[in-house]
Amino acid sequence: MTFEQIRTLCAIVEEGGFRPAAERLHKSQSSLSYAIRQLEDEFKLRVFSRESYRPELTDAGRALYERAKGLLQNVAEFEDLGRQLSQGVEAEVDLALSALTPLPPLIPVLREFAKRFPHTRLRMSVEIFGALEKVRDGRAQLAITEGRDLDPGQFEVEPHCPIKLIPVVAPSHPLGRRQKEISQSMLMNFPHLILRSTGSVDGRSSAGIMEGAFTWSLPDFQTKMTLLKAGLGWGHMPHHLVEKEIRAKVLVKLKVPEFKGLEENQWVVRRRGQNTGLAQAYLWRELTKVAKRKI
Amino acid sequence: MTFEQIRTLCAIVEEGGFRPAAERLHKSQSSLSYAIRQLEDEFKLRVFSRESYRPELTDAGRALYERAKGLLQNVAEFEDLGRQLSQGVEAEVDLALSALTPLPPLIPVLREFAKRFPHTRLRMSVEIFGALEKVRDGRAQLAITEGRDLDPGQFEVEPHCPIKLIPVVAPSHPLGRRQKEISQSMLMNFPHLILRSTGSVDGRSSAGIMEGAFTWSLPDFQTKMTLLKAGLGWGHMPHHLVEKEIRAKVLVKLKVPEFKGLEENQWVVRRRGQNTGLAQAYLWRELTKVAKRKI
DNA sequence: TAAAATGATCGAAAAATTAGATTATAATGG
DNA sequence: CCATTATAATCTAATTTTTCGATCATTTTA
Repeated sequence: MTFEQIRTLCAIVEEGGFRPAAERLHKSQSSLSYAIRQLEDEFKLRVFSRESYRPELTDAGRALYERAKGLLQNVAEFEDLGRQLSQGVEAEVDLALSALTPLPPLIPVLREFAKRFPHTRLRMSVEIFGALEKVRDGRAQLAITEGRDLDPGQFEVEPHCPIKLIPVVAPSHPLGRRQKEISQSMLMNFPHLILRSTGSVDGRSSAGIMEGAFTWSLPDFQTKMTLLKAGLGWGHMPHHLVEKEIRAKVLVKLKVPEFKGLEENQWVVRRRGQNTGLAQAYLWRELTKVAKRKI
Repeated sequence: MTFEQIRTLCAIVEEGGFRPAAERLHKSQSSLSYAIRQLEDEFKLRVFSRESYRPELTDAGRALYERAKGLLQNVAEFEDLGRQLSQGVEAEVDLALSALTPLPPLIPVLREFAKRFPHTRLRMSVEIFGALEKVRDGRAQLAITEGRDLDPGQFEVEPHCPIKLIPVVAPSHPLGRRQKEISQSMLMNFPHLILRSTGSVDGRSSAGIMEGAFTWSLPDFQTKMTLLKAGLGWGHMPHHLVEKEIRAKVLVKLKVPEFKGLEENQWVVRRRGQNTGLAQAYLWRELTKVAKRKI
């Protein structure tokens, strides 16, 4: 059984005859006749009834045709995939995000990406100080991440929206009840909640936040938020994740002069000197656009 | 692009090399080499990396392979369908049931049928005095239906379980409160709920139940049951559909001597002189067995 | 280091598909 | 009703595609 036979079957059914189908397939009528005969001989059944002038599907033929349509669809998808790949669309793209990165602005980009590159699997990961490393050693092609002093020879970098970092604590916490300014040394008396890095570099040096006497290191902001709300310690949170909580007074800002206006810059990053596929190139272009819109 | 190329790709990936794949496909190694080259030339991409001794899938190759597997699966199903049809398994079978027919005993048969004939669409319909007619003029191949005086020259008939018909009414209905025997003429003073025939012959003559002064004709037993429960009239119901209701005293039997022991015989029926497909033959065999088990 | 194994390549042979001409039959239009 | 047109099957010859076996350059294995 060959693909041509299937294609022929469908063409004849849809065009209503051998001759118009032959035209559609740019073949001779006798070729189609031959193809159908092959199909019929192989399964030893009639696909078209030859009694009437026009060919009509037999019951068996109708059943085969219904399945054939789906098969053709699959073949078309396979060929589309082949074309995409040959044009330089990757089979998969890895995008590493920082845990700080706000997701909502990315959603329309991702939606459009899925539409344009239906054959490209987008693999996303959320990293804590580890995204850059993934790009460096090729485990991801693109990243959105905080970071300073990125080697411009190694990475290509575009600015993304900066993230305000806000020191917060539960109102029930001793620090939460304080009206006056708080010194850094005072903070050291209370558990400091920080995220555990997913890369090999940890985050203690990030943005000048010093590690205090005792810290708890947590796997993600979800967990951190829970413990903060429960009043188990203090820590920095990205502005967009605690807006609601601060308004609802579930969390309160810490008045620490040194932390005033603390911001973490973010960057869209890719490695230099990589041969860039079309999907990756598109995603890079759109991600950098998002940054410009948001700033 | 041909199915052979797809089959070749999958064989090579799964066997881990051209030579063992050639063995599996009963072809020469150079044939496979040729097939893969064709595939690569068509899409202008490499499917296998030729750097190392063993062929390894490229990224593109891996993506194609994943889709190819599904495609092959569909091809296998198509061929299976072809084989089934050529062996005389029908693409579809129509089974007409009477509204009286209890469904639960049929379920295991239907389940097994679906397993044995996955390519045969079973089209079931529930008819009210219309099932036999469907078989007669070819709109169904099989039926389970009540009926007497079936022409044995026209139909092949096997007995199915007889259905007890029970005259019932709601306890709130005037007839429901009566302790003494009820005469047929008394019944005529109250609305008689009957089913509207789906065939051209209506059911008034069935089983000797006379049509009274005024009747309401209803589309199905579901509806009839609702109106009976609501006390809008009286009517016959198959025993298996009202057991629960009678036990719960939601409905009560009418004590009408003429209706005592009223039973409707049922038959599994097919038309004589039809060339019988395998699926239909199987279903006939199993349905007649069910009847014997239940009687 | 020798032997075995692998996949690419080439040329010849085999198999398949294709086109074109012809024919029988059915539909169509006056 | 008849001539015309259209349709699909069939046959033959040409063409294209596929297959095979042998050989080669590499790589692995023992």
